[in-house]
Amino acid sequence: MIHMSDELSERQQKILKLIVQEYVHTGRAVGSKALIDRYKLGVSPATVRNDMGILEDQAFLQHPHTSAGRVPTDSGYRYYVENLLGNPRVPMSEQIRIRHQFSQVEMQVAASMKLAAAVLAEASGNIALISPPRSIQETVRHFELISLRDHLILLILVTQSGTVHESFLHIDDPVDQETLSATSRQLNDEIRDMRHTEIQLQASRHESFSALVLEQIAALMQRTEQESTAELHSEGLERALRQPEFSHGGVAQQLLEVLRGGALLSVLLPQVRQKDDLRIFIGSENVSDELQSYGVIIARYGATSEVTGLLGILGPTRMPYDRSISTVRYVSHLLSDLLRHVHADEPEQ
Amino acid sequence: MIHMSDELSERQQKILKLIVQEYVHTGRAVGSKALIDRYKLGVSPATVRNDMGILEDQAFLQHPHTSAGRVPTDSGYRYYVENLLGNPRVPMSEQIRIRHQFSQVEMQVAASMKLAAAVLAEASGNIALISPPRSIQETVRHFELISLRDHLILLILVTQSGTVHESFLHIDDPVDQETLSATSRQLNDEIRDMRHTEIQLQASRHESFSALVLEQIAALMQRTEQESTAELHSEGLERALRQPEFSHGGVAQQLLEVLRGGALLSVLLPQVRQKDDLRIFIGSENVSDELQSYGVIIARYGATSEVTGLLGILGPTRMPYDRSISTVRYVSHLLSDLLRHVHADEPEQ
DNA sequence: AGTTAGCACTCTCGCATGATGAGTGCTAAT
DNA sequence: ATTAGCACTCATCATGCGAGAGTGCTAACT
Repeated sequence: MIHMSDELSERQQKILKLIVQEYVHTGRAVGSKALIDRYKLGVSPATVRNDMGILEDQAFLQHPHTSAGRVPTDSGYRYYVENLLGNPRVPMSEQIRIRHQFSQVEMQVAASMKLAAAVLAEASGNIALISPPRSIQETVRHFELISLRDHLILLILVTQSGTVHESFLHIDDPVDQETLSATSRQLNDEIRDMRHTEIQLQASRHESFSALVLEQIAALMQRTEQESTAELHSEGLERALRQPEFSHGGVAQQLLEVLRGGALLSVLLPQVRQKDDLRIFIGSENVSDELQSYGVIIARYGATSEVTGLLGILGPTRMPYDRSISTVRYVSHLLSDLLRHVHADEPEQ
Repeated sequence: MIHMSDELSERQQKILKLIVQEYVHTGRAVGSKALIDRYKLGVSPATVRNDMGILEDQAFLQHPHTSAGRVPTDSGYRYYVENLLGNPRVPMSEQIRIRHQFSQVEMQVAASMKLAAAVLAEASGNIALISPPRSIQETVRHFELISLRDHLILLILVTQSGTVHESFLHIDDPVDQETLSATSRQLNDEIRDMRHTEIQLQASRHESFSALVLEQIAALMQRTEQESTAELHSEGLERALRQPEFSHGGVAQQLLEVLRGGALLSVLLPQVRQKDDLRIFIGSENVSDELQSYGVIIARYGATSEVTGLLGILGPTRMPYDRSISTVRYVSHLLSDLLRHVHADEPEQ
């Protein structure tokens, strides 16, 4: 009341920082005594209490009850992340370890995704989120027709992002593999780099079998375009559930529901539009209600600004922001490099 | 003590059946009074108690504590499943609904798998397990080489089971698409229906590029053969967690760990070897320790005896065995039909 | 011999009670 | 501005008690 400056003193910042770190570490409200005991501040508990009081006035801290220690508020975490954290980097030893793991899976995109998720989950002890790299407007790169047996053909489609799609095609009159190859060779040239709407159009210029194939391709692309909005994989749930936050029954279920519905992705997608964007949402900063007690760190990775995906970490607001942020950033760059190597024409940097 | 017959009287069977059903339904130990209240047995609570005592002597029932009602033991469930259940069928209305859903996804194998899992989870309120259809010894059906850009080729491989695998191939000297097509045409004829070991052998008869391709194919097949032992998807976890059994914190985590490691599949695999086998493991009947308080119903589906997969339900021992068993059986047949349609040459029955 | 009524007994569950202890906020002294 | 001292608050835990559900046993009944 007396002291209403918006600036925090050096010591207050230090205390806030220590409280956040201590609380993130132990999971229990931290009191003035405990703070003095563990860290060497040159001051008495009473002084710390005064500062804590001020921090509470500024809404960076709160008590659960009158007689418990302090816990950071969402704004407290926010202040910590923005002003007290510097620019955290993944330790060199860790970088080497991670790079080595990536070199193992070489250029396998799907395997790299899994690995990225595993690394993120491991580093943060929380849930890793990842959506595969997709083009905003997928176009055709190549397709093949493979005769499985009479009346049944396997259609394989490779799109701009390098994703492989497959679909079965039923036909009334048998077509042999030679004809299939001939057809696909011709059509491939026609529809290369086309979007599904253009292909739909192109289909109308053909007849019978060719038209059927083109329509199937258009449909397949449209379908995956819709689905790609809902594809968000997660990893590390079982480890995350070890956290005390989640030990209570219903929370696990609620968390699963958040992850499963496509809702999460559609909330996150518009928040990080540009490649290399990295955003942090702490508790109430999340737009969706279910995430009010969670923290989300999310980044967009990608080869070009066309072919991109999302990756990040979801955990309780009480999470190790330093390690989480640095790891998300680092892994996101690694994935971007990898994709650039696969997609773009310039060599990796 | 006086009465030690191994046979259960008509009434005792009826009581056991009702106890199982009531307990499965309510989740709470059932007492003599409650049973009389809900169902019209023509006898008094005391009589029921006597019979309960006998059922307990036979180890079909147990009390949690002296003053609680009875709960079925694992053997109780076993007796129920074997002798009191008849041969449960999925109700016609349900069959129609399910068949209709399947007709929507038509012949898309991947989508059918998902649907099957969803149906199982829905019907039982528990966790659906499903492993994709794989051949024990996968052989090559067809492969394609697609030039993505200089030095980078996409290899697409279709195996006997109809599964599509993809892999990137790095080469030092650029090869144009024409050459790729020519190469693949020739090699396709050579290695059709070969296993990975044979391909490996075949690779040694070729040089440079062709050898590289064949080796990559062999490696890819070998890799997926190993992985297919670990591929078991689950569905419906979040719903299952609503059950009181799972409401306690740590259980959810334990359950996730069981599902995630490939351990579960490798335990289950040898138990159901033949197509259309359906087996039930109740609590302690499970070989693995983590499953001691769960019930598993698992069946093998497949087009032929070569190309098969597993599907089933995992839940607490207290689960609706009637609906679960009938649904597993029904869906398993549906999937088999579907696969037969895609793989085998005879039309679906 | 099987069934039933009656009754004492057991054990869980929920609730109130009280002691403990960590931690605070305030005041006055430094 | 900092600190010591102290009264006060409130979660947590153990304890104790009453209520209720359900049993097991015995003796009477058909």
